[in-house]
Amino acid sequence: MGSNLKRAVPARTAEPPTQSSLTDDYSPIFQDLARFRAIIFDAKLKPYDMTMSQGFVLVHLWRENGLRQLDLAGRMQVATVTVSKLIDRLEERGFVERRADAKDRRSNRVFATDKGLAQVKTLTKTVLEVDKIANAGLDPEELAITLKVLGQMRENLKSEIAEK
Amino acid sequence: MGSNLKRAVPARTAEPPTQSSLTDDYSPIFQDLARFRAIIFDAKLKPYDMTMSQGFVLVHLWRENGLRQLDLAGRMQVATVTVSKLIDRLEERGFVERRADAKDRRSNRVFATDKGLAQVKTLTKTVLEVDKIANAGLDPEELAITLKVLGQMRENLKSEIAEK
DNA sequence: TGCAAATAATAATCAAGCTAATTAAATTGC
DNA sequence: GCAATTTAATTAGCTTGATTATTATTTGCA
Repeated sequence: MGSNLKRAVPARTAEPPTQSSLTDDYSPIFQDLARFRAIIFDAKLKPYDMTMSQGFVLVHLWRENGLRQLDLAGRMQVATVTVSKLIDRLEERGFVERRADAKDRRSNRVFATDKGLAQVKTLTKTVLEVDKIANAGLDPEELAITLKVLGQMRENLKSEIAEK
Repeated sequence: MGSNLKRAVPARTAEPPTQSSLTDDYSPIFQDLARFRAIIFDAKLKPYDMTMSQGFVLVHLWRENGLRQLDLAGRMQVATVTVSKLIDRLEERGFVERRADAKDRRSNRVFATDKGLAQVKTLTKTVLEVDKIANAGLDPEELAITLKVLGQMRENLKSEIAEK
């Protein structure tokens, strides 16, 4: 494949089987969904001076305030350095505070402020708004199956990554 | 919500309804799936000196070589500036060439080289490998439903964004 | 006890998205 | 036919990811 530079109709010899994420438009659907959701999400959150990712940090602190950055990284399945920078931006805006851990001075304890905790309601409301847009016209039963399947996919991918 | 800073067990008053993407772990599943897939994808592509996003550019040029950057942006549903930088990196590696359009000197025509076209096979193979990992143990019928539903979601989100 | 290894956070660097502003070229309208 | 607008690409600068390397601190073992 690929020897003929001028091709009016694509060569279909490499056609993927059905049930692949590589759909007819040759566009990575999981990436598209994440990106489109983030665009809508961040547009809705703009008046609140917060991004989607920052908002999810606050959700975790709302569940349990005073987590170490490493704990946050674990819960969010993200590298510690990513947490570090998210916390920088949240701290600039007064949504969280770093406090040194008395028992282990290598660690920071991260506390959401009242101002930060108040953002959580906005975040969860926005999740529902974006879901409403994304799920418009879908069959509820098929949607339920989809969410279940996506959860299984996440587990599959996560364990693959965990194996290093 | 959020007035009590010290909370052992999370307040559940803001519990979302079922059928929301905000699952029990309060983690954005669509973002996770895209990120995990990209991590595995790029690890598999590393020996080929290509990233997932760069690979998809090549797939579009394999379907129709000599597209303008604007055409690529349209097909990939991405901003023109994103294409510009992807092309920069692909051109550095000798996978594509920019050629000025004779009829409209504002435009570049982007041509995948033979070297670039040869990468497409690797890319499509890798899509299948990642899918195999992600889809392990899934019910084929439920998977088919999921892919259909995800396609509908993408359309819903795309039209929301198109409305500006 | 004291030193080597492990751990928590950050710095530096890169990729891939975005928006906004700029430049150059083509098109449109009066 | 020239001025104003539109269009294609790029530059600049931001966010969120990643890896790799560094620093400071703690822990574990001989």
